[in-house]
Amino acid sequence: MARQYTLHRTAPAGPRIDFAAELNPQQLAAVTAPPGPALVIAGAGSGKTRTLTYRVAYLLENGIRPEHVLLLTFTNKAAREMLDRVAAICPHDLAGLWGGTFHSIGNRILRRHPNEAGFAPGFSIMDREDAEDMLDGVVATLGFDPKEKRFPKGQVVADVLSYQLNTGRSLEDVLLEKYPHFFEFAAELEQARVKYEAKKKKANALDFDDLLEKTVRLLKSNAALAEHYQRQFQFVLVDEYQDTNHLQNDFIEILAARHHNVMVVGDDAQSIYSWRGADFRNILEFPKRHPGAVVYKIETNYRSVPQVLAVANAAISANKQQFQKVLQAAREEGAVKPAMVPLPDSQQQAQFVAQRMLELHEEGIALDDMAVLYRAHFHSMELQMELTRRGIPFELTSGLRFFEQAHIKDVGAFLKWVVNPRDEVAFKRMARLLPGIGARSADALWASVSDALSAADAPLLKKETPTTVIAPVVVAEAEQPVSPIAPAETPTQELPETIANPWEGLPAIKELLLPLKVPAKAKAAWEQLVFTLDELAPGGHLAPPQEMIHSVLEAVYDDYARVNFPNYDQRREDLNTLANFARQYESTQAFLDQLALLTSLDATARNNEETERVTLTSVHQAKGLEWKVVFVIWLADGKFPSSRSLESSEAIEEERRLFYVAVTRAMDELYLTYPCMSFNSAYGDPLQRPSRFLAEVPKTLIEEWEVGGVF
DNA sequence: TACGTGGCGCTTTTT
DNA sequence: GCGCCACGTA
Repeated sequence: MARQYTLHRTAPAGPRIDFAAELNPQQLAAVTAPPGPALVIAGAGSGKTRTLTYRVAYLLENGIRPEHVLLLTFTNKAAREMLDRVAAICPHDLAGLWGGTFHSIGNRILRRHPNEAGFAPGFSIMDREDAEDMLDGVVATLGFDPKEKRFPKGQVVADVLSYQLNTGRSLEDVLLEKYPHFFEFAAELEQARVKYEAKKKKANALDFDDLLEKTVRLLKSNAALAEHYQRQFQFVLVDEYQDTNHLQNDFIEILAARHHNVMVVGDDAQSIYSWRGADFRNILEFPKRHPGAVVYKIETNYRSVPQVLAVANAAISANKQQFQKVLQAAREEGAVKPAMVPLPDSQQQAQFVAQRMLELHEEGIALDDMAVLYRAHFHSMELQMELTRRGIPFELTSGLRFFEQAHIKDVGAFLKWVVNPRDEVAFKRMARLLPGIGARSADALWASVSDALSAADAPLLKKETPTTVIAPVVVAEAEQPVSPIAPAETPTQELPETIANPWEGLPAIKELLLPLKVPAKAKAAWEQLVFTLDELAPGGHLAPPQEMIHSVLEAVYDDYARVNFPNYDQRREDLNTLANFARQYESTQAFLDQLALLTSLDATARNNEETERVTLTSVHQAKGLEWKVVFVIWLADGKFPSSRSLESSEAIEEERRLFYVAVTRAMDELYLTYPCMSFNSAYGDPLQRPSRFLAEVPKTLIEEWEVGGVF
């Protein structure tokens, strides 16, 4: 008799998640919500991330394929964290799931359809600085006599245009509100916008806003593509919905237009990005825009002790515009009340924080569990010095980000140009590094290069550029629903990214660049540069990114850095880190995308050392994080709230939400400090008044400390 | 092109 | 009190 043998499925079903046991009833309701629009109002520390994570897991457990789920977040970190957590609780392969920031998802879509979006494959992404550079160039062509009129610089122009786009308002409106003194230039700014668009197109470059706007525009104008993505994304989930702006909301709405299975999660009380165009009316009016939307409220706070929560609730209650909700503490009473600590000046404020941290560390609290929060990066300066003096290790998250530093961007420019030879900003940046070549020579060189490229392009443009062919849409819906919550739907076909060789049809690098006239002084360096570039793309074939970085460093940039940077060692180390980071990318294109869209190297890539350290962070960047002990410093009127917010009540309300975010980061202990005098700014009154937000908290909820002693 | 000087304006938050 | 910018000079 034949031996019986059974083959098992390779992927075991795994333990099914017991949702009811893992979640509280409010969370469970949201996680197991039926299809349809849903608004989840999740208070601070109530398990918002947990809810979203389990929601994704729930969808997968119910047979939704990962590629039919779109998860939108504001930061890469949040996206990765959530996907990691989903992976940890359920056994599905998440590779196909679309999770990421609005910008990265926009980028992903545009990379698949560059031609349809009006760009060529291999387009560059410009960060804010690149955009400002380009706009400076645009402003220069507007023909203003700088002596006659003061026309806004690229920085301001970028700000106006971006704000306008993100809020969907008129240029006049935006000018009146933000820059009334530039109102007279409305016509010229409009002209600048048109020229900027043309220039970006010519450079085959997109700025941050384009990643959203061009995607929305593509989907609005191309019904077949829109339908493809709308079919694909059966479930759209949005994190931090209170911070979406008009454009991002359009982005969500158009992708969710078919299934209306859009679950947005947020907390209106934590909306802190209006200066970037965020409009928390998006969240307030979600139910109106989506008839039949179900609202889920999650109000149990697991993070903070009741004493901290009481301060938070009291602080936010002064705001008029909000969904009424009161956070309920799940935790037991803590040991201490939040402290309010006035100090004579900012030096002593720093000393107090440092000393208190050491004491707490003695008591057994890890440095990792402590953080100092402030309104603005420069508020951390004295503290940085004090911590350094005392040898307390710290990690700083505010300030200049890793990828925005000059040396990183310099090296990146080489790669960018080789990948996209039309990239004007990258080319000029690279050229200006050479001794003897400044802005003028760089302009002249670019003019020649640009002409040569256009000449080569001309025949190319006539050729029909290939556009992505998508399968004809199947109109008939599938007969059987996949699961109780899955809508009947035909599977969609994944569209590939459009990849092209940027040098196809163009003259070889040497041929293109060597004949150009450069100042005599720069001749040798120029030749060196050309040979290096040729090495990055030998025969027009792109080398892997980390090889490119090494070539650039060895041939050109290491020498440059030695001569030009007093802190050469530090910068060289950064560049090695960059090269190391590049190793995980095969394609330079993908690497450069990350370079543009990532704000910082995460702990994984950079801080390999396991050293314990305290965290110094702006309140904005602390959103979503928590620590056992939190110090909020510079709680003085004019600092926090910032003096710029004092004119309008709406701005004050946003500052108050910011204060609320700060307070709700604390799990066990909270210290609210302010200096009574400030000497480092001769600007304004050195006398500091305590923040109005402190006055709004009933005295009974906090303990006032009187700090004495010899400083 | 690179560097020095004097005047001015005024501080945020960032995908 | 400082950094940035515009301008003038080698």
